Amino acid sequence: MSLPPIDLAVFHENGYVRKQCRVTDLWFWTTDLSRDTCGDTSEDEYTFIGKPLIQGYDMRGKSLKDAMREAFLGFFENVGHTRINPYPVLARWRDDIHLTIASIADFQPHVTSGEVEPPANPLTISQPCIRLTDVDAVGRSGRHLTTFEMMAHHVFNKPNEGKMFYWMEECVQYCHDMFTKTFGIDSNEINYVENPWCGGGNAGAAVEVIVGGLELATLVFMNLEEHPEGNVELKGDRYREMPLQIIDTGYGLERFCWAAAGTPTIYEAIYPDTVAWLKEISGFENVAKQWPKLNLDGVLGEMSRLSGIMNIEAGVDGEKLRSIFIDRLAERGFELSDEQFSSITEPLSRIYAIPDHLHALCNMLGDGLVPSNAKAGYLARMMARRTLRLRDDLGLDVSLSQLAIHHLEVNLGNSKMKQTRDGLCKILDLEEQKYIEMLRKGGNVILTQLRDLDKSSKSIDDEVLFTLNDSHGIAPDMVISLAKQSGWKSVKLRIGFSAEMAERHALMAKQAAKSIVAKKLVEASDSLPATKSLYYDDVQQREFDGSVLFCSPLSGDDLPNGATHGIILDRTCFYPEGGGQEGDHGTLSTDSNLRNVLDTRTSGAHIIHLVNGAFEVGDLVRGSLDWDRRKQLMDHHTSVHIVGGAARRILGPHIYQAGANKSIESARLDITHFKRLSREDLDAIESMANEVIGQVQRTDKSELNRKDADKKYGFDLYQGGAPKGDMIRVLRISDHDVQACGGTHHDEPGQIGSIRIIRSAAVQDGVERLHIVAGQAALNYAREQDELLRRTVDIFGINSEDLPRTAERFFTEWKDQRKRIEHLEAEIVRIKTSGGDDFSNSKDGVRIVVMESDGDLKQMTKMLKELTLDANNPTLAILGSRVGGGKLMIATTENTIASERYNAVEILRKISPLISGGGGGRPTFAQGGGSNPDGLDDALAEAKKVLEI
RNA sequence: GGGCGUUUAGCUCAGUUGGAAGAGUGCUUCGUUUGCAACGAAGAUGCCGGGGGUUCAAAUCCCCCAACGUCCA
Repeated sequence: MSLPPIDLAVFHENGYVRKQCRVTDLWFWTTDLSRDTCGDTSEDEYTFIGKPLIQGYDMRGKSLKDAMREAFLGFFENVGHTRINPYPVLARWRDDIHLTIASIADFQPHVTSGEVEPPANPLTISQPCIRLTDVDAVGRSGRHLTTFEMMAHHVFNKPNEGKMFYWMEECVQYCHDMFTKTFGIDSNEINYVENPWCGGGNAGAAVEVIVGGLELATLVFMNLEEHPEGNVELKGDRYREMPLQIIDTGYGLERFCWAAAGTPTIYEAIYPDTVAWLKEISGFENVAKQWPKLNLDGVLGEMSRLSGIMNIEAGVDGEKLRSIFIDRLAERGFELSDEQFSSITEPLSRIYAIPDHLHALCNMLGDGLVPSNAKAGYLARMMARRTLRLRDDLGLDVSLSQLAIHHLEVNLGNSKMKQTRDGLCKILDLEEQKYIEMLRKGGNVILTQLRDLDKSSKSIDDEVLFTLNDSHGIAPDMVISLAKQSGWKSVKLRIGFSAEMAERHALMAKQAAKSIVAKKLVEASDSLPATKSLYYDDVQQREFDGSVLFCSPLSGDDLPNGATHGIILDRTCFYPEGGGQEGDHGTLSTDSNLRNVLDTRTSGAHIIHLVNGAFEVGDLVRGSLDWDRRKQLMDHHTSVHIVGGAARRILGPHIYQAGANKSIESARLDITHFKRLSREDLDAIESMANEVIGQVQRTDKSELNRKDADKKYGFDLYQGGAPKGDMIRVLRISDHDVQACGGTHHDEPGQIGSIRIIRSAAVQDGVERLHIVAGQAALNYAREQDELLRRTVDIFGINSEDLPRTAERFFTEWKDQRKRIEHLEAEIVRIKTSGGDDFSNSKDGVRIVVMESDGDLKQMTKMLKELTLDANNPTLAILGSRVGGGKLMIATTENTIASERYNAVEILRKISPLISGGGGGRPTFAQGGGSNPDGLDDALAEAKKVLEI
């Protein structure tokens, strides 16, 4: 069955009737008996442009947003909801998405799975969100944004546990009350559309709230999960009811503002000052003056009304869109030429997009994101580059950081950020430099790629455009404009090319999405009790007794040498590989058997000991840890936390752990930073880390509910990645570093002894990798370095202080001598070729030299050059050498009778078989070799025979 | 996480089907002229990113690695 109609008392009480939309076929509720479209179709125009639907909000921009937000949150607080502070736009509590794309994302996956209690229930929130999927449409459609605030009220019902707060009836009632009472919208303007929602394995009934042709809210009643035997069918998949029933709502704050302002576009409602400023400095005013007869305001108003019914999404063809727009405007009495339309809409769409892009950029960087060429950081770089591109297209003389400062002051009201304003500007200035560098390089690449293209060509090859975009970062339209500047006057971008490129990218992404599922180590039943981990109770424990619950041969590709069986015990103090810390080693033994534990890993709730032999289920075993190894791993793990904290203190709040690994030899810590680190930076971090070891007496380990942990420490807790489950282990090293971490750590940092940062390397743009050694490993490292130095110094027989100077001297001398050898070799060649002439004959005015040489290929080449260079002495030279299986080289003096009469390649082909080889080259210069040096004499003799001398 | 590109003189970059490592710029010296500078001549400068392989022969073809860049998820 499908979902039943949404038939609610609130509809009937307010005079709504249920009808089916003749355009979309969806059912909807309306008070207008004559209405036959749901309101959000290609036939429903925006009705609020110039006629605001929400009264009493005369302010614009940030103050309008603030007032709207407050009215919304206030309303829901009054009806029993708890207000929750917004989450960051960087979704660091999640490992499946980079950005917060909806308010419900705050509570996924743990709250929505029922594992973790929500921070309040029911709750209300206004969550800044970033969605980059429609970034192309921003500015052009009049309504698209990459960054918006999703206002919401959420309810998490568990009817089975008697926790049922409210469902559809109350939800829609609240929504209706808020629209009509708080915002004074005429209920005749509101349509409710039934449109079931599904996504990510869940589904449910949903209601879209359409006001004045604009979708202002979506109310989702998520109570279904995908299941093969489910009794509800939606869009081809089967679903069944689930124990947790969630109300997920989303109200677009910016759209509320737009409906209250009635401006031609949403951008004028929320970024009025920036739009005005950009219009001024880009000289947009002059556009209108070009055509005094044109009613610009009228055109713009009409265009925005049209935007409401035109589906301007990402990837839509610009050319096609333009002609449709011009036709539709003409129907409405606004005659515009192609040129007029372009010169109005192109700058305008850029002016609109800039504040939106800046909003995304400031939010992302404000949360501490560092731009990069991969992963989350790429999103920031992309937005920065798009903004720069828009700026350049408008010809604005402002830097990216100046734009950002304007945005911070005007549109963000200097709201609090994690990143400092200084840091933000530094990052953006660097981004601008990199952008300029990219353009410069790209310009060269374009010229190279187009070199063979005729100047009168009308198009550029598709493959060239793809390569320039994907590999060099130059978008197709930019290639075209650069090509025009460089002399290819008539090139044009093929219509539909951008859409095709987007399709191609989508296809590539689809192919890449095929993931490989790792093979399970052992097939242990889920009913087996979870292993009790002793290492959290006492991190110092080295021995324990346990009983074998499970034993089976191992499977998988990545097994340590010698490991044959996987053992699960009821309890263990072996730490399994996780959080970048390698698994423990040691032994498991009974009275009769002793097995080596070669690695320890997890599989679900079980800890698997990878051993070199079997045990019987029920055996009582004594486990004994390789303590030196564990101690070293702990030294490294705790050090990584300390170094991370020191790096953040010294480099800035954007320092975030991008990855870490702890082995016994060393540890690696990847941190996000926008610049390469100098040795001075590393020294400063290292010093602070060692101070912490000396000063902090004890580390503080606690186990907190996720809800409390989030509240107490915020999301910087999840440096090491998003942990699973309800309870979170938190390691706090004084106020130096706090992190969620399941690894094993020292109780006393002092036990580490010392920390050294060996070096740093760039993992990707924006991520630095620190190589760290601590404890015994630090000592070993120092000894190895000493040993290296000692051995090197022994070779030279000098004191270590003199090493750099001596090495430099040796290197320069070696270079000088190599050069001198070359000169001397050349001298030998000259002597050999100029003197005696024992080897040369003369035939019909051509000197013929046939001789054996003892040099290598390079030397022979030089000799030939000497012999055949002089045009006044036409020469045919044949050289042979026994080096490397025998070599033959033949050359003639170019452009002389020698080269006319003799073909070097032909002669070579005739004689090279005698040394069992082949060869080739140009008619005036041939070379070949063989595998029979003893045949050289025969080959040279044959040459003489062929030449008849 | 995946795809693609780049790596050659101090710098910016060419280098075709494997067959003699190049241009521009900068540098050194000399000359002409001189306000800056311009011009002429000569010259020096290369582990062709690293390692393996194929070949008589590799900057060039194949494999691995690295650095840098770039697009997409």
